[in-house]
Amino acid sequence: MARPKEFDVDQALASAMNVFWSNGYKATSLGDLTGAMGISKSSMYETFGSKHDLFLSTIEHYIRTVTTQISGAAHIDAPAVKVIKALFHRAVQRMAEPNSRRGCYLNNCAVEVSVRDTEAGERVEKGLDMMEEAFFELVQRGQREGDISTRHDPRSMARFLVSSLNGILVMGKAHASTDKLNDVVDITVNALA
Amino acid sequence: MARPKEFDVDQALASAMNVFWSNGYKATSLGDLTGAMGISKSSMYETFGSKHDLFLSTIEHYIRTVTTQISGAAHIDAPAVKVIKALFHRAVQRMAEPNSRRGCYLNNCAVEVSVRDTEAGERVEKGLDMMEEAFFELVQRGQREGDISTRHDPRSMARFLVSSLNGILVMGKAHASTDKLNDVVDITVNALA
DNA sequence: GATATTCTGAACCATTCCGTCCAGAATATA
DNA sequence: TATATTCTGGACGGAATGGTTCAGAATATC
Repeated sequence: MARPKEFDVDQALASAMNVFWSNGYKATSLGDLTGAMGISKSSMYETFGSKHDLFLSTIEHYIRTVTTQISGAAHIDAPAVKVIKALFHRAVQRMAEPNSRRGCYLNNCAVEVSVRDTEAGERVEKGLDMMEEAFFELVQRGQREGDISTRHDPRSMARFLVSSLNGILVMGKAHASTDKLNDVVDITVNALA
Repeated sequence: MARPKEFDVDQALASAMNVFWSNGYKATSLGDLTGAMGISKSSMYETFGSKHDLFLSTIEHYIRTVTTQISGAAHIDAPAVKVIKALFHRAVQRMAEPNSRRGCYLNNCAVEVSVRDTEAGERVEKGLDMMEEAFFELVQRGQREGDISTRHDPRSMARFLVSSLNGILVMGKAHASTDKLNDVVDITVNALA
């Protein structure tokens, strides 16, 4: 009878994602990965394939676990504009936490690899589309609730929010303070009215 | 009598910058650099120091040549809000050009290296501060001209513009079409009113 | 105890990498 | 022609890299 798999595949995947998220794809070594995942190189290759395959899996993992939180937030029972504001402030807040100034993983991947790595680019695009979908639902609800202007179509406004959130997180990586980022959040949300 | 330096240092620096801008810091090899710069490895090390030193010089070069264009734009004799709109649309337009979907070099550096590379981070921050300064002047002028609302202070609005522009360019790297990016530009500029 | 599978640490491999050094060529001036 | 500097291509070194393979240990079940 076979020895059952001993490590939690999903947990190892989450650990790998965290390392890629902090260091970037190219700057992450196999040693970084196995150290963070707590498994040997053989097991890693056996389970996940190549470094690049593992990388692609981490993007999918991020979409399954983090991006769906934004999708989930779209259904929070509160005024849509308040949900949007809370999402943005929360993202800024996380940038201020120790060892957490990583921004959005999809953001990072978009900048570092999307142009040259088509496979990664497809996954990143899918994730950003999910974010847009979540914001789209929130904007529509906000427009029904009368808090969000109907001057612009909700699809464009959703893209505006995805873009703005990404921009804010990039600013955060470039050392902008939380106060400054929150100022930008306020103007962004104000733009919806 | 000594042999005069034969290659244009500034042009070589510009070539190096373009390679780092397209590939990213880590994914750019010495071979990539010497090939693009058209000089030998010895000459490169003699003139620019290490690969990392060269990298830092390219960020400074970008600030001197590209970021100052935005500063220059602040003094264009046209309504400020139109200058801002033109800057944004021009940036989006460049994303659509072949082999040009590189986004903003400061953006890319902020995401890839700023958190871990303090020296690069300082330079990136300086460059983004210059962009903010340019937008600050434009917003102030726009407020005087009556086209930009005085509801928000111009410093925050300037940061909002830097952040928004960066977010739009990240979206562009993640395959968003020019039409979609221009929609976001329109909402962004509309937010100034 | 036997069987079957997983996991480990490390050897191994080929390649790539950054950076230094060097002999000789190239160039400009006196 | 002599001198001094720059430039080249490549050798070299040490390190790091991604990936493969393997003997043996560990584990679970029969």
